[in-house]
Amino acid sequence: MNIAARDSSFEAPDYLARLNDEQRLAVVHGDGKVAAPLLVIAGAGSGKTNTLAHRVAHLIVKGADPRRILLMTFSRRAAAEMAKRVERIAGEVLGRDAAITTDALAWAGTFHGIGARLLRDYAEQIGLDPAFTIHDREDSADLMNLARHELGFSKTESRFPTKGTCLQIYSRAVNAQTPLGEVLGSAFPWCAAWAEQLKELFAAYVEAKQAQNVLDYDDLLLYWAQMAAEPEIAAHLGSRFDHVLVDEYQDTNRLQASILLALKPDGAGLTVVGDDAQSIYSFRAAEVRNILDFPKQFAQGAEIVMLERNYRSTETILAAANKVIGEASERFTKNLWTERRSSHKPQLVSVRDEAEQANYVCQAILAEREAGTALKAQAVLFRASHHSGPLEVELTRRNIPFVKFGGLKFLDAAHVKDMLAMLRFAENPRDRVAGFRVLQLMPGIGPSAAAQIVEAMATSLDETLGLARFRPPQRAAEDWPVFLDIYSGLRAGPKWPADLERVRLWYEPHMERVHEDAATRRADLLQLEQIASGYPSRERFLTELTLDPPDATSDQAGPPHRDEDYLILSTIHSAKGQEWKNVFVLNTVDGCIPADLGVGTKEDIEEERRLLYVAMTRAKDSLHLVVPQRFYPHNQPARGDRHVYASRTRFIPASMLSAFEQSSWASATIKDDPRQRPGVKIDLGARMRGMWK
DNA sequence: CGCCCGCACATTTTT
DNA sequence: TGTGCGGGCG
Repeated sequence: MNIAARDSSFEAPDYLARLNDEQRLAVVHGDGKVAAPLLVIAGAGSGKTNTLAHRVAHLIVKGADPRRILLMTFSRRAAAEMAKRVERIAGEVLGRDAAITTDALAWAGTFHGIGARLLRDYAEQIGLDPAFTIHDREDSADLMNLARHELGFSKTESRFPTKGTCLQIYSRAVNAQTPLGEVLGSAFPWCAAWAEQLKELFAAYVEAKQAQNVLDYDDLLLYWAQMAAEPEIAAHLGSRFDHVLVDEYQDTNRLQASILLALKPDGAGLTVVGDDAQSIYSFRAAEVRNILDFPKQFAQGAEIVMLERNYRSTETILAAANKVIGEASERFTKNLWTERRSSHKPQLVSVRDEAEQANYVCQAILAEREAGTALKAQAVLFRASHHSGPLEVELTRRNIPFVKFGGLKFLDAAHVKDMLAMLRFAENPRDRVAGFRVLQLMPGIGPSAAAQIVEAMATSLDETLGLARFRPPQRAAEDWPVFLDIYSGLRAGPKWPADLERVRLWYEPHMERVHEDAATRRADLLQLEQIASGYPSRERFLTELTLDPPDATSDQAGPPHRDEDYLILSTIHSAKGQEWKNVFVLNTVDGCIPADLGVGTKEDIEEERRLLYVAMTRAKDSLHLVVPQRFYPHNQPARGDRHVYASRTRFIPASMLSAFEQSSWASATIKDDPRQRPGVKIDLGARMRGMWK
């Protein structure tokens, strides 16, 4: 044994000294060996990500092979962040060469992303064509719709559930591993009468997916779970990874839990981290019981470590958040504590309506920035994506730059989808949803011609040949050969990323014909090319883009420059795991939090409570909950001013008010004050007429 | 068969 | 509010 190994500074390196006792316990559990299952309950702001990163780094430092570590996070962004930290920490101990070691942390990603990779890898064993393409939510809905029409369910006497609802029901049954009848009864009671038809529909949907060699999001997990249910494959899979670590375990569903269990039946080498108080994804069939019951899964139980010291927020913010979550019915976590003292409580601010809310937020944000807090250190959070609408208008008016996370995506734009469909169609000629969409771009080709073509391709042995044999209708005679040429080029010799430009050049005339605002859309396509250049191949680009779409939209055409300052707007869901110095929560009223749509069951309400808790615990120094007194239900025809008198969220009852500082706010300028009107009078109509003379 | 228009409806959160 | 659907026309 060499001397360095016995050196105590090597035994207890700096990176362990930085941690608190509980964190260190979690990090050294098993001391680098394959160990008993570990459950880390990590409260908000308790250094969870840091602890997990340290644990992975510690494993590597102690000799674990990074290529045999499986690390699953909630988003790919989180995975990338984790890998970066691991590299830094391990690098401190192992020196610069560590980069080589940690670059090998190849199996870090989301459940869905890892699933896609494994399925391509084992495709042959499970009778799957490895060239499968992946349908995003909308593609899946389109395919579901196709099946729905073919079965004649779109013309039923009483209304059959919409494609979106059908997909939701299907998805829930799959992810929650629950029979259809039960799903309908508990989550979709209004569709219960259609149980038989839905079953038939889902069978057709599954067959269509298989015939077309496409997988939807759920399939990535379902196929993985099914494949892992085969003992031989399960053993092989399990033996590839010595350590399996899962972040945000409270937001996994039963299907994901079953995958984990199949991978590591006795739990050896398994680490899960999460916070049951932050479970906010039950609409995606996330199952809080996964984390609550984790120790019961194994004969040997599990080591449990609780991280309750909060490093993020001030004591006053934490006190208020603790009160809110204190009313929850069942929890692992005790209350969080901190040493960060503060003299001011979180603010509960009354404003007249949503317009005033926007004014208030702008004003407060600018004041904070004057006081030295960058825009980037401030965030505005809201329950539903469209809640930020009025604020976005006001920010734009005042020239305050912002970036918005959550809600509508770049990829949802029709022109971007057209481009991607073309690429996917080239990647997988059996993908009917893609083909159907692309073919109809050509004038003269509508639903029926497109359907014929796709059908001809499916029944032909060689798809491209089947395509070439098709005789186009007269109106499409000119466009058809051009399309054939491009398409067969994409099929025969893919050139990446140059192909994307070829597709764009082909697509642009069509886009200009269909869309008025072709110029702005063209900018999006150029941005898409920019993104594409970062991926090594067409397949990787398509797969990773559907699994991890760029999630920010900003008021500018492109992403702001790195050194630019901008405000963060985000749904509460997308704010998970993040923190800001200064946080505003919009519409802290009943009807928004909790949303009045989802207040069916007791569990729904509990989840909404946790949502508010998550929002509040994002704040480091100051927190503002804004309560508009009047709230305009968004969809109602705007007859007169049909508003609802909103009341403060039920999660902050009167008994909790002592934890907050209450105030009301009104903008200084009263808009209708006649003294503020300019004194001139002009004849605008005459000017307009003059423009044409 | 394709295109366009009018009507109806449904609206959370995301891999 | 807009989008998605069906029906009717060219």
